[in-house]
Amino acid sequence: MRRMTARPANAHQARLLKLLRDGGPNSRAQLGDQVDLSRSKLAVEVDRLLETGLVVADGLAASRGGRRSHNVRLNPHLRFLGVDIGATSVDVAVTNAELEILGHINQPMDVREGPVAVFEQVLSMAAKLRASGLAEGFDGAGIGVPGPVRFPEGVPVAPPIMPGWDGFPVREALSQDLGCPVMVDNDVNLMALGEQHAGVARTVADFLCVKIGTGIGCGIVVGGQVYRGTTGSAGDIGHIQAVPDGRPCACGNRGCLEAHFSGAALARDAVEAAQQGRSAELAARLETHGALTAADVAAAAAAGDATCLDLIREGGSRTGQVIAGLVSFFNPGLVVIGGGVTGLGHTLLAAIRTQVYRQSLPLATGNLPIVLGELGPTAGVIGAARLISDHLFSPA
Amino acid sequence: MRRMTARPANAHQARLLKLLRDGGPNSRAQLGDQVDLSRSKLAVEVDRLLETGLVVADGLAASRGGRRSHNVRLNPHLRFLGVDIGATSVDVAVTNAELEILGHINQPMDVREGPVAVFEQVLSMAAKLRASGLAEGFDGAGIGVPGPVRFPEGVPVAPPIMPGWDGFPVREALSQDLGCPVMVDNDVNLMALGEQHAGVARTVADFLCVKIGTGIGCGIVVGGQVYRGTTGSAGDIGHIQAVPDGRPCACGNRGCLEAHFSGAALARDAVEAAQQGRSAELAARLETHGALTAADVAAAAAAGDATCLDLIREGGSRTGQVIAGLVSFFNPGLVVIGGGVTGLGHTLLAAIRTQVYRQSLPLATGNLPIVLGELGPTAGVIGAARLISDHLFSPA
DNA sequence: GCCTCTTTGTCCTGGGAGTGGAGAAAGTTG
DNA sequence: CAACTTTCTCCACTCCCAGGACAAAGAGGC
Repeated sequence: MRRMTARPANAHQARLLKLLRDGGPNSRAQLGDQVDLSRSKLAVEVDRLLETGLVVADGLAASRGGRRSHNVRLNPHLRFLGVDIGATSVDVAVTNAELEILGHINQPMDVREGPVAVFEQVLSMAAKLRASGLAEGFDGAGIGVPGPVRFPEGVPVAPPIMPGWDGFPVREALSQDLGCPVMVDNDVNLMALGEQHAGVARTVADFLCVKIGTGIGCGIVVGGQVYRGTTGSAGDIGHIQAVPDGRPCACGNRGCLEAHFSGAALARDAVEAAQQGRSAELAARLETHGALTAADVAAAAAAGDATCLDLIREGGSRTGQVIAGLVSFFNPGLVVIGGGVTGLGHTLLAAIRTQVYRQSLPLATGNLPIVLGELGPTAGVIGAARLISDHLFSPA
Repeated sequence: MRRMTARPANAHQARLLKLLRDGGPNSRAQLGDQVDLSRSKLAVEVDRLLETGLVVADGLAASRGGRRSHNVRLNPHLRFLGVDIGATSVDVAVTNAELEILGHINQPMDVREGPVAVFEQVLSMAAKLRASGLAEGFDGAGIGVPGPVRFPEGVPVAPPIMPGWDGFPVREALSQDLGCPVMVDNDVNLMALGEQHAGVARTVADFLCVKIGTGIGCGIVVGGQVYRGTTGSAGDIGHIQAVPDGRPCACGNRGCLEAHFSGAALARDAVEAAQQGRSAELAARLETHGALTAADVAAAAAAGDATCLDLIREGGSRTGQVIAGLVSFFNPGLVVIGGGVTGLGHTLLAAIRTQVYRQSLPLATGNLPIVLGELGPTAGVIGAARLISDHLFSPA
């Protein structure tokens, strides 16, 4: 099938496409209620969208008390690819134009193997999804990488945990390989976009999305838009000092948040606790698996292991301390906690909340929900699809 | 004189007004180079602005190689009032429509005397400026207060250092008294606006403006727009924890930045040093004045007093630590340091820079200037004038 | 089944806004 | 003084679009 290459010709069409994306099939009349256009003008724009093929007719709507309206919807053959490259695994998903996930694969993968190896795997995962009949091709792809990105060009810049990716033309390369438009962003920003589109942050204009995985990052949304900073490194909170003269960090400083609490740090702490005999549960798991991860700590904590609960509480407290500072500074309307470590659940959340509500001023915390992300591992890929759809559904 | 009450009728006119405000008198042809309008359309819009009286003819421009063009400029009789209410003093200034300061008064005043007493003084200062022939009336006023503001309504909310101001309808009241439109904002935001309009931040889209005065606050500019947060308390960094288990703070916590370094904290430290005999210079000054302020510390430091230099270095270091966190998070293109304590000058700046450059990652600090504000005490009043002009030069 | 009312969709016309050309006015340069 | 530039005004033509009229399609009451 020939892929759609059309783009909206003007802001009105872009608006309509986004309404159809976010609200699903809609009648012309309903669309008319949401945009400020005369019936004639609306009809013209919808007709033009039908001509481009981006939008198709979709039968009759239910009556609202009179003549039934003709529904329109985004072309059901449109497919977006959402890719979320983490430090230790890759998520690839296919969505339709309404950003519903049709298929989703996760595979372990070390990002340090470099862009060539990673993309080979991503492409084979995409091919597998295509082969399973979910898509005949892709109309666009969004991709998230675990490091700062020069956004307009779609190129990673000086990513600490991705040696070999610095300056690699991700957007360009993937666009060639997939034969469709591609947008690249930081994985944390995509998680924020995902939670904004389909998760807990749907109605909030200004919020923070803290992702605790192998590292720690923070997506910043200002006025509904992702804020990326001057060089694309905004939200890089893993290296904020959480403990004066604390543990040495890979970045060369001491006491960075990431050195004290993150997937990697937690695993280290768990191994130490097991070896020192502070936790029978962890020792047993270390014995069986040969290694420990945050998931082991979560399981042990769920089983009531005191040492693990302490580890989580302490980490949550450190994280909460940093978030408290950010809340004072940024005064968000919502804080979302996500990433691999969310398996630690409410113990973690409680520790974070305690610290934030204690340290920040009432005016900032008064009506501030601090919640876990709703979407889990799909937040990233949904955000990726959202990123490319925002791009494609904007006037060229 | 009857005041101007006209507002631009559309975005084009608003654009033109702002060009004339920021660029001074301009010919039609020059304006045409800067906006994307046909000659006819431009002429129509300029004519309409002339009709409203907001804009007046201003003679002939220099030739650019052909027929000389007719200049237009903002009505030279337009007057804005800029008011900057600090914790311990008030600045009031008159500007023309191009936001040039025509007259500026500063008077000591304790904000804790409450809104009624403060406004009485502000009005008398405004009257004095008017009486000196600088203005026959005001077309708009901007006012900054040292605490969070619910911006749309222009009402302070839960301001810690301004008991008695909570919920006081500042905008409404002042608008009545002055008989002109009024906008209210946090003083730090206005400083940021001022530095953006006429100071060091003219060309930067995303920057932070840290004001160290009696308290500590931070103006946040995102994409050229001041960011105020969900409840108007964004930038309230004075109560971020800088020292774990540090000094008790008025807010109830310990170790807040403001408790360790601010005009007030510095004065306290200075008195203590004088009494403990650690600084002969300060002791002498305490003897003569009966009290010490940040200015005394600055003077003593300039004279080479080691204790004072240490105080400044330590405070700068604490501040730098907090700013380092903000830089990692926000990735600004510029950090401006301003407020009363800037008298401490380069000793302070050096301490801050050292800490930020050491603690934040290279990608964020690589090209990050950290500089003192250019405008000093006029930043606030210029920002105030800018605030109201932005409001009045927008379509109604 | 029929009549009336409501909603939706299409067509058409009148008005208004804006583009861009023609040409006059005002200056510069050699 | 002639040729070229720039600015400004005027005007005709185009394009867009709002909103009314009307047709189509359905709901509901009797």
